[in-house]
Amino acid sequence: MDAFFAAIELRRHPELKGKPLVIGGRGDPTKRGVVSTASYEARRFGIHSGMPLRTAIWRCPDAIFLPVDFQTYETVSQQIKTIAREFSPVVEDAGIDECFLDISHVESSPVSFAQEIKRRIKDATGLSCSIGIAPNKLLAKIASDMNKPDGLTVITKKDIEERIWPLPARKLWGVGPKTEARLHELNVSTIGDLAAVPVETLVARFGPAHGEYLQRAARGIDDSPLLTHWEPKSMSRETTFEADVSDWQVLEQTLAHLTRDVVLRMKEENYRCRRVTATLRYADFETHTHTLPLPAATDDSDVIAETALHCLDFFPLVKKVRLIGVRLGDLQKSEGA
DNA sequence: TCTGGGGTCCTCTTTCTC
DNA sequence: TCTGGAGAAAGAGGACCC
Repeated sequence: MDAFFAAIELRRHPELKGKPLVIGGRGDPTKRGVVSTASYEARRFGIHSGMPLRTAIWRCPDAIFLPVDFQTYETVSQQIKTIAREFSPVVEDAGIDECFLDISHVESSPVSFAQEIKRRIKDATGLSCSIGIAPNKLLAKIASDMNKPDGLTVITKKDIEERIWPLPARKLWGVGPKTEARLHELNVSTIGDLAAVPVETLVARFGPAHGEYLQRAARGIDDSPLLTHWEPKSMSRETTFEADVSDWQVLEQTLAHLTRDVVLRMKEENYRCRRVTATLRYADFETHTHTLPLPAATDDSDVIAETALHCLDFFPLVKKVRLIGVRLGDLQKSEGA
């Protein structure tokens, strides 16, 4: 979907159309939070997702800030995925605003098929999307990004050298800021540069899994299947304090509250956990975790809360704390569920 | 002007077991 | 009984994604 959160907000606030719009946090750029989605107008000011709200308002003092309303976005997301499933029996959910469709069964032109999907989504939701058509997920993802917004791009194996290799390596799924910087040290800036690096070099630099992945990805090779179903492995809740905290009692109370919350969600979805991890992020952004195993899989709120609080004992309270969180891991489906 | 929240997977290190 | 090594398992941290 194109600027998904912003597009949904514009649907209910049409008077904001054409204005720089930023969705993020609680919608207050004087408070802690980051940009989830910036409208295309806001992007012209250099605002992008992940940027602190305070930076965003500094870049564009006239921007309109709105809070994230996940519930609404989730509802629209489900609506779009339902439409996607009318077009293909094999759909992989890839986050709130993306999915992969296996259309190898389609006999008509893939382009007119994609145009029909775009039309259906537009009619049902009023929102535009960008579609990439390619022999695999890796290339389809890159293609979908090539002509945003409202794009439709086809990439075949023959296009790899001419249209994929000139792109920055950062465009590859799995290449983030760190990998990009380390690739620069190898004089690699484009996907084509990466494709020319011997696999041994990449393995030595990035480890066997990532090294071999990068080599294959740069050549457009990806045989990963579409995943139509998966079970969650962990669930978590965390919160950043508006001001850094040094009061141990506040930390304990917050952690207890977050734990109750996430255990409730886990129980609703019929899981039990076998591990509890507490996270503490200090004022200097240094982040530590401590994990404790449970004697048996459980969804007992008291047992889990006690364990989470016990994790806290392993952190020295030497610096102020900006974030605290809890993660329930090793999830197993409850019996009879 | 500081850096959200929800996840997954990988690597490195330590610990356990045989 | 001690020691060393191999391999598995588990924890911590980091990178990445939306």
